[in-house]
Amino acid sequence: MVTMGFGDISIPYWEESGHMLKICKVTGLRFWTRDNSRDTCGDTNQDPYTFIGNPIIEGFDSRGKLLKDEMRETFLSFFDSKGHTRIDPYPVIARWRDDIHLTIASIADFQPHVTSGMVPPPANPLGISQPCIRLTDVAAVGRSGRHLSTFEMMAHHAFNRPMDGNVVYWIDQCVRYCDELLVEKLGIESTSITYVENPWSGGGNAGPALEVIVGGLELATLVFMNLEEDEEGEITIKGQKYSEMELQIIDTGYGLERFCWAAAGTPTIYEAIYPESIEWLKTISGFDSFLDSLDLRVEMEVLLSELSRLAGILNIDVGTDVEELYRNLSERLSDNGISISLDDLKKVTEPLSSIYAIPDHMHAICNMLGDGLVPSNSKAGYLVRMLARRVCRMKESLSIPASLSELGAHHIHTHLDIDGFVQSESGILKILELEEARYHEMLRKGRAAVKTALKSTPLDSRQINDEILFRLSEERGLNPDMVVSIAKELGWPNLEVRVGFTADMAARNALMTKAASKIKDRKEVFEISDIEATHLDFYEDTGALEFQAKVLHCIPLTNGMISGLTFSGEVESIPSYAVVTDRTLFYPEGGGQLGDQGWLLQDGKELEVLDTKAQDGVILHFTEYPLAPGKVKGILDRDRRKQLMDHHTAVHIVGGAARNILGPHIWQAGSNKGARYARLDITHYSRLTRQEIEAIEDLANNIVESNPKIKKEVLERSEADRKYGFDIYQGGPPKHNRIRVISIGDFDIQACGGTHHDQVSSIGELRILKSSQVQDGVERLQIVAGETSRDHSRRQERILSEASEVLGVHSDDLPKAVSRFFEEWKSQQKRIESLEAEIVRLRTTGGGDDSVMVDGVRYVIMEVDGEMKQMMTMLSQLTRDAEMPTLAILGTRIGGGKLIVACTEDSTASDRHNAVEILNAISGHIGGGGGGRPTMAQGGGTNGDGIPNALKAANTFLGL
RNA sequence: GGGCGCUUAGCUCAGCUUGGAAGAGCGCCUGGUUUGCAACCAGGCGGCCGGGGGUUCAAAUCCCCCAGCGUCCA
Repeated sequence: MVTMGFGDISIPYWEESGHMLKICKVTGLRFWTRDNSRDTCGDTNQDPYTFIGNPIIEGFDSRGKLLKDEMRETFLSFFDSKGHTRIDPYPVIARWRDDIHLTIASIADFQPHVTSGMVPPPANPLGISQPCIRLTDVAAVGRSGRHLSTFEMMAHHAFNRPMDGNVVYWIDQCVRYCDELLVEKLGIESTSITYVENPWSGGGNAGPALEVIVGGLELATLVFMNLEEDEEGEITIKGQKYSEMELQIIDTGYGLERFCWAAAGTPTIYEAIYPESIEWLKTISGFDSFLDSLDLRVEMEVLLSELSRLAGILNIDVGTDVEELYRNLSERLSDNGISISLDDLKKVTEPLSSIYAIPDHMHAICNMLGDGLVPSNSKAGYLVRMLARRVCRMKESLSIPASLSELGAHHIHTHLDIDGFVQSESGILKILELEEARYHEMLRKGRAAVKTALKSTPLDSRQINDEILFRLSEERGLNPDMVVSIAKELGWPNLEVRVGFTADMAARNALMTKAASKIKDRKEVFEISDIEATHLDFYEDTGALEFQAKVLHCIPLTNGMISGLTFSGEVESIPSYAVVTDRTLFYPEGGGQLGDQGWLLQDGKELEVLDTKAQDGVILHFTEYPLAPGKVKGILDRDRRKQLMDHHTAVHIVGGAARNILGPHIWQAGSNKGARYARLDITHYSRLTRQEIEAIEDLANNIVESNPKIKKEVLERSEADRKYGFDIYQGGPPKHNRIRVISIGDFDIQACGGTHHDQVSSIGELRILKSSQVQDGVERLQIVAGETSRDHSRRQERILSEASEVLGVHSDDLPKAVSRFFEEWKSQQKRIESLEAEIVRLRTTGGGDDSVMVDGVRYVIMEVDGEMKQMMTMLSQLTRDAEMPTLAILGTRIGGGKLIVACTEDSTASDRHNAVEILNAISGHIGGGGGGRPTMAQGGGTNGDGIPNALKAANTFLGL
């Protein structure tokens, strides 16, 4: 264990306030306390909760939302009074980051742009209460009594630059604030507080930290972030090298819900913050009458309090074996004088843990959906779906007679301020309805899958093969418990989930994730660290088409470079050189807009620019031939540029129109703007109807007609955030401190680096050609605008008129005519088949040349005129009649020659002959082979004209 | 972002491991039997086996590509 920093940091407050340094006898950690007799740090398995039934924070009588509101206000106003600026919370969906989906801590609001020093903080110092969602311990929610998937992290942050002499406050002052809040403001007994030194690291940063523990509960963590990951750093923590940061950050986290719990003293944290929901769920699930029916001789309140104390200090991790936990709990309960059978304990805690977990999950779900998130099968959308499905399962096991959306409505009315949400209440409830329907659909399909998967499992089995369980879980979304309960209904009454299986599955997932993470690691294609950034002229005048510049470099492309670059389908041929100039009008591929094309002129030579890309501010013009250093003239492909701008501006307009028509959850999930067409991916919870697409198209065209001004401004990151919020980052997390914002009237405002018209009307018109689904919850709109829009209409008309000419009908009648022709074609196929069968019947039943009777077996050897499929039909006619034992040998010259030999099954014909032997004896004549079963063999070859000889050979072979 | 699975009759799904005649249940049609039910019996109609390529004498089945849908992990 590496100790960090604290030994040599002077904190005068410890001495002033009478704290003493001790070493915890359980964990070995250093901690500070005012209690002379204390020998544990407060957060060990020897420190049970002391506040249950005996609140350690006084003066808070309320519960639930009101308690949270009061506690939050107490905290924030305390830090107001200490000179901190109060900041509004950020969304729970961390769209400004590309490394995490959810806001997991208050400091996440400021990573990476503020913590890296690139962007100044919105205020300094600041106070905030940030709603957070963490799903790593979701399995423990409801069981441990203290775990939550969603919570508010109250925090005071300060950002110091000691090298510039700019220090707001550091460790000593931070501890003073914290201690004053706890002791003076909240009335916590000063001797019950311990400050444990426990260095923190995560997300590329590290620093000394203090855990603030009261009554066995960690209420807050004070992190003093002063290190960052650095290969050449001198400080090593857990094998990772760190060096001192320029920016040193006070990163604190006070768990709002834990403060509420400590003030309420309820058996579990859930009863402190969601009491109304818990009561309601107990009522509608019939939990209380169920308890009475158990006839336990234990006071429920006592049992719960004791359970919470014990479960709180038992370690519950993902994949923990639940059986093992129960045995442990039961033993420890009896040690504490509570006797309850393992079976009864389970019967009580299983439903109860669900009753506790549901409000927590609903809180997270409503917050996520409220932020405009759309459920999906990947990324953040998957996380909300997973939570929704957990609630559905728990709801089912409790037999709660309420829909997911009713639970949502109850939760919103009881625990949330809908005004703070982007999404409307009806929008959230609609999504919840759809999610529950999807869940039931999955279950329905799952039943069939379980039945098939268990086909070879004996009905009296006690266990299911591990591989079957893994696969059902991964492919069908059925966890082992669900599989077992479905299997029991289907007739496998003795099945159980193998003890330890859940842990094995978690381990297997971890292994797969580890293997997958090794693969990624992309490198930059060009080594250009010593090349100066190109001066960008294209923003100044988007209409400019020609420029003078100097060629600085001409880099020959290696095969490695070319495979590292991906060129769009609009690049005509593979380039051989990358030309770098001092300035350019060529817009590089970026933000979904494809690169410009055009020409570079030098000494009378004209070079085509095939594509333009950028790396680290250096613009690379891709050409087939080299250029010499020196003067060069650049000319843009005017039509292409105009088309790219038409498409890019159109994408913004369609995005705004879609949001207007479909709702606030519409978010850009990706886009692509080329010269031929543009694509816009939007988040939406169901497939788009033709009507919806047309409504969006109409609105978008109305916007084009109304011709609003397009405003282009460049703002500091913090100013852009303040002025327009996070909705402007439709194209992804911002990467620079200076943000270019494009506003199309009030219809659409977003951060964008692309080239746009000054006037919307320059587009002319736009069309949404079609929508397709990219992944669940994401719809892709294909858009054409300006010239391509007209091109597209013309092309459609040409296809239509050509097709209707072929059929000789008017284009309006085309669908009807096509379907009539298709129907007729099908029925004629049928007719041909039955006629051919009829021909065979006529040729063989009359006792003519084609069939011979020998000893009660009919022999039919003939060449027919038809495909393999038709021969099969004839064969059925001949050999399917058990009354007429037949050996049939049919041949056709079509397709290089085919032969079929078959005899009536279970008849004298099949007793006497082996089809495979006969086939092998004659297939040589058509130059091929074949095989099959003794009663049916088929083969073919390349010499169709050998059929007569083959059939003759068959006659000879059979001695006919 | 990384996996995995599915797509077969109007509907729900078998068949694919190991290539050789396209299957079941429900529904529909015809006839019978009953007429008191979501009744019973016999027969029948209904398939570009998601699309495209490949291997093979032969592909629903094996291989590759694409599409749609689903699901797990991050």
